[in-house]
Amino acid sequence: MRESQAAEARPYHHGDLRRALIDAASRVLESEGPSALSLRAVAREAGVSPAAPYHHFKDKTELLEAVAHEGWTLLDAALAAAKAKAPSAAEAMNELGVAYVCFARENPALYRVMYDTARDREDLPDEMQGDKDSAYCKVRDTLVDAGADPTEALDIELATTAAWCSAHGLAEMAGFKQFQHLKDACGGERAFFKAVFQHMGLVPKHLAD
Amino acid sequence: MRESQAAEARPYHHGDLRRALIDAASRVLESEGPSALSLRAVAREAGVSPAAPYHHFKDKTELLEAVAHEGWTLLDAALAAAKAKAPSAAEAMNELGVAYVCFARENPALYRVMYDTARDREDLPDEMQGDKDSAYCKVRDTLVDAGADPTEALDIELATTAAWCSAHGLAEMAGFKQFQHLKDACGGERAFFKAVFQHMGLVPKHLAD
DNA sequence: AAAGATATCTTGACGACGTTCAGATCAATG
DNA sequence: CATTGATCTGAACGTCGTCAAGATATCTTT
Repeated sequence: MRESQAAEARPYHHGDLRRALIDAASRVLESEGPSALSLRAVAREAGVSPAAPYHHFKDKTELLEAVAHEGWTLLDAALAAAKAKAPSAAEAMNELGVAYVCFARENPALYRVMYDTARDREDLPDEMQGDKDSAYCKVRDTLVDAGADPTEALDIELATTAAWCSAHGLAEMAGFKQFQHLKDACGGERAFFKAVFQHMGLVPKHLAD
Repeated sequence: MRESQAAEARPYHHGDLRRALIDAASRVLESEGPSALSLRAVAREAGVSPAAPYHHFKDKTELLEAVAHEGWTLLDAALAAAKAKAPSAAEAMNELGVAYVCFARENPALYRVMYDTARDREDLPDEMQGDKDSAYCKVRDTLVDAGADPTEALDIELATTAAWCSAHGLAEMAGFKQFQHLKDACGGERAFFKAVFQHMGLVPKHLAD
């Protein structure tokens, strides 16, 4: 779970190049976009030679996966915060959805790396669906709290999947120009997200506010 | 002179290299995947020099957009066929959704190119939302036929957007390994898609079968 | 039919990329 | 203090996107 954090686990040559490379990659990603995220650019940003990363990552892919890992952790934190501040379970589902899409909108390049690597492996990372308090379980538990029948196991899994897919779909499309007039009509982006979620089966309709 | 296919609009040097390049790109995409789709590989597949494509496309991006255009046309046809064979308007929404996701599953590389180019431009292509019988309008009309109030213009737009985003989200996630056990539990992939759609707000619940 | 204009394609080159490998450098161990 | 092994550099290879210059085929004009 917890990788090296402070500069004491890896008192190596550079200090902690692995960490430095991930940070450099995030910096390049944010300032130059996903298309500029080359291994050489990351090495340049970190101040090392183009071959240096290969002592910490097998591949460019492996570096991207580390960056994505960082992203899933951030997303998880954002969802946890959203769930914590929701007044009711029914509203928590909407809050989760809005927080999810907002995260994607605020970190578009990172979000893209997260799902690009996932699709390449046809596999979602463990942070999302692995242990007890993964993001997936967070959504599922919220659904149960909102009134879903906990004895209908398959149904709950399907509803959780539906919610996740819906949020992901909106997250990927939210940036398209075509939706600008809808955002305006709704009175802002967040309001637009909320409105779209109202039309998705996120939570049983009679529970929605 | 040998004619490759029904092309009289461009009796040029090669016959119709533009068309040949798009076809070659589709072939490469299908057999080698999106990561192998380089301009040079396409030119190789078409039997021309690496610089030849630049007389028909400004960019690699422009070639990819042409390939994507092809994809949107195919998707549109698939949706039209699904809508045509649906017995009722309410079922038509489910049929549309399933057809959409099945298309993405059967042409994963193409589907990825379609949305990658769209996201790069932050713009969906005209084929999807442009004129009267675009795919977007097809979904919206189906919604109205299924009982949505046609006087609530904003609501209908939002519902259409919600449906599209939901379908796209499921289409992108459908390949993930995590969902295999759900597909098995539902008795196949199509059944899984239908079941997930049941949990999305695709169509007013009282109308769903 | 000849000739000039124009569109198409090839050749060759440039810089950037991912990756590898031999060698240099530095931290820790015995 | 010498050895070892991990860490980093430098140079190289093949591939990529792209461009400029030249060759070649088609179209137009006479």
